[in-house]
Amino acid sequence: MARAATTADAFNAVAEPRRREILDALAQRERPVNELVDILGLAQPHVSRHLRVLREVGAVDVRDEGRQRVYRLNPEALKPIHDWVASYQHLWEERFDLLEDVLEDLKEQEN
Amino acid sequence: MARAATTADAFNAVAEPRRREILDALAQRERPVNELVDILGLAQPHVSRHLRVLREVGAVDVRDEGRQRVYRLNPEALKPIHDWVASYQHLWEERFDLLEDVLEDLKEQEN
DNA sequence: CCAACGCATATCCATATGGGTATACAATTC
DNA sequence: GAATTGTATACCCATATGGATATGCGTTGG
Repeated sequence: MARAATTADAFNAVAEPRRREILDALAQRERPVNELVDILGLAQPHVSRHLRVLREVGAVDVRDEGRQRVYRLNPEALKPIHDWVASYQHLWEERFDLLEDVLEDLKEQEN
Repeated sequence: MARAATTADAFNAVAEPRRREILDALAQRERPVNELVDILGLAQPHVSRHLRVLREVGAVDVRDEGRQRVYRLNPEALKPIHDWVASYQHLWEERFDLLEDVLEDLKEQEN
């Protein structure tokens, strides 16, 4: 088997930096394709393809508005990712606390 | 250009479900390769390759112990992912609140 | 010291990605 | 209705993924 499709799930879709940029731009407000083209500095076909991937994993919705297609963020699609990493958060925070303890000890030894 | 390397960053490394499984297993405790092979039910070479990817993005550390190689989770590597998705969390929570408001209104209209 | 063990690496293959570029198509404007 | 605008799609290509399998290599046990 080859690598999982980018459309397999949100994890794969979001692994591409350009697609994260798109989501970041849409987090501010909904936008037509051309606006995203300007923001990303990519060719329009590429942006359309990235948007297709994001659509397929449900990370964005589209709406026709005259001859424009307005894309809007669908944040819930990112929840699975958040849920997964969040379970690791306490682990690095614990480590950080440990480090703080060590530094505290060193400080006391100085005095 | 082709797709970004899986070793490009944590986002790409973690897009592969098997690698998330490995991290999940290491979140409990450090483990030698064979233990991960048993847990994942994958061939040993594949596990070793996945571990290599995780090493390259700094998500795991290795330690030689006799003829075993013990892998340990390095949770900080996941922080960038957490930071990125966390900034979206309030967006889906807001939507959820809105939904709750609507349901509340509907309930009142019933009475 | 030789066999068995634990793991990493090399090679082969099918797949599809993402960039480039050309083009199709629908909506609008003149 | 012809020209223009806004997007999507099709095609070509280089790349490297992930699975399969064989093999190399250091460590330990008999």
